[in-house]
Amino acid sequence: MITGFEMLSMGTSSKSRTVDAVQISLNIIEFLQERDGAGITEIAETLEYSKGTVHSHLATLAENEYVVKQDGVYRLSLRYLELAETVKDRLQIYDVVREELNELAADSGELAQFATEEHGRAVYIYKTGGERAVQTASSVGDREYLHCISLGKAMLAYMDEERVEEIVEQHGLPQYTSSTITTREELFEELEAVREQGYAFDREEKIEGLRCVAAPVVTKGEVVGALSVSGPASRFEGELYEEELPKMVTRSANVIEINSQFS
Amino acid sequence: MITGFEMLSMGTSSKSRTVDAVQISLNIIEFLQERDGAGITEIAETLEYSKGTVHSHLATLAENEYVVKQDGVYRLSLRYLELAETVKDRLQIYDVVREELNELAADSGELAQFATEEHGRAVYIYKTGGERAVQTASSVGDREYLHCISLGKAMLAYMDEERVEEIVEQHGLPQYTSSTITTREELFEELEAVREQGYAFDREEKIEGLRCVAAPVVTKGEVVGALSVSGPASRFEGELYEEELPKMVTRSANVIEINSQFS
DNA sequence: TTCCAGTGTTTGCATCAGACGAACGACTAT
DNA sequence: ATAGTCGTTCGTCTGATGCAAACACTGGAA
Repeated sequence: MITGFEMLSMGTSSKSRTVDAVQISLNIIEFLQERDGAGITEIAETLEYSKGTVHSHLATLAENEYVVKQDGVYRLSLRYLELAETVKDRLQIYDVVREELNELAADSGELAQFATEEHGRAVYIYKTGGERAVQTASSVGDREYLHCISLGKAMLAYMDEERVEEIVEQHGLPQYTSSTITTREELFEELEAVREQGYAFDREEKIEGLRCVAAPVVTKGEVVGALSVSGPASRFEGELYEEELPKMVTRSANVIEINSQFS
Repeated sequence: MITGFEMLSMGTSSKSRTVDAVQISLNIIEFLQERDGAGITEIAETLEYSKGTVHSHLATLAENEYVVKQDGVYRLSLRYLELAETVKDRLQIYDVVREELNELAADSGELAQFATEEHGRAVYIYKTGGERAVQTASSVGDREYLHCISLGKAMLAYMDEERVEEIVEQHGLPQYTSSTITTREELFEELEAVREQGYAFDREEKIEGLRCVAAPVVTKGEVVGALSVSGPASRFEGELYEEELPKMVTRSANVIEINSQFS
């Protein structure tokens, strides 16, 4: 059951003044992200703007090389590669994370991932597969709610309680499987447990049959992200799941914490 | 039959109507790309907009999660990782390129790169270093003029002549070293040579001391990009530079061409 | 404490930017 | 030819938007 904490209370709706014209362009970009290559008419009809409007927006975006027209259709340009690169460079820990996760994936043979929090959700930053790693749908840049994955719970456990409240209010606690945490009380209990042991489990709370173990990465008292190992329930059980993997992820998290202080 | 090249774009951008408000937001994004983390006042003063204007634009961008406010400053968000990922996914050849370049880098021990053309410039898509690979400044997403690098000349050689003219008109032929091609005549001669031998050299035309060999990747009669190997002039000479490396890059290009037909 | 100088934020207002929609030209298919 | 696409251009009118000025915080210094 879903107990709706409606947004009518929070300041999320206390919006500043925004720019409609920019919103239109962003909608167009978002549309182009979903459909690969679209014409003006198609965009105009779907988003319900006039063709003239769409045309002038695309002209602006094209002039700045955010979109490109080829074969008569508009697509997102390679500009975003550049932007992604600068964003990555600013995550000073990126290189350290990459190195350590590769090792973790090799040691465990499973899928290793790193994520950080933004706008109240987890954003996958890097993933690398061991030999027999599961193929999940998640890829770099994807967002996920925090309460239902090990990475998310690891991060929540080390954030201010009021920030946690804020996030829960903003996104709610959507249910994915029968094991998903859906109430505040459960969540705070779980976070307390995470703090005690230093790592978090995902016991098929997001995807049936998929289990994970995650540890937070904390520098200067602030959680900067978390890393996890994921695998099928058939392999993730007993001592491996309860003890060995937790040990591995916390060790890796420590390595990152230490190495990231010198960069 | 594709006959419709109606782009009378005449080098100087034929001015369609554009949206000023969007331009402002894009300027802000570009500014944030250069400086990591900026405040409203700083942005407003540099770009010469009023604080109120900047505020409402940032509010719009933040609402759509293109920027994020943390520690009192605005930064580009991780959203661009997601966008970059979808852009990459649409380059159907990306995975093939990655695999083949890794092999090429391992075989040669040198830096291997792949680039494609957009807006008349080369955009680096992937780079991977062999053991003793040079450390160049270029990274994924960077743009470069076509006439002064081997990747660029390889691509130009297999484009329509009128497209080449257009690009030259748009970007000119800036000089970087004493070896840089700076005249139309030289360029077209060089491209003819490239077509004859099937690969292109960079004889320290962009950076003193750096040499490259590149081969174009052509599918269905259209050039989709090019790959190159780069190294110091001290190692890139004699038979290796003139024969072996050309053989390797053309072979790799062929592998990519063949494999990309089944994806 | 009080003051200041620096932020970010809000708001009223006048203006012109921009969304609309219709007309046009280019193309394709029938 | 004809009809139906598509993208592009342009005049028009309205309300969005940029500006400036006032407002609200903050932190530091006296």
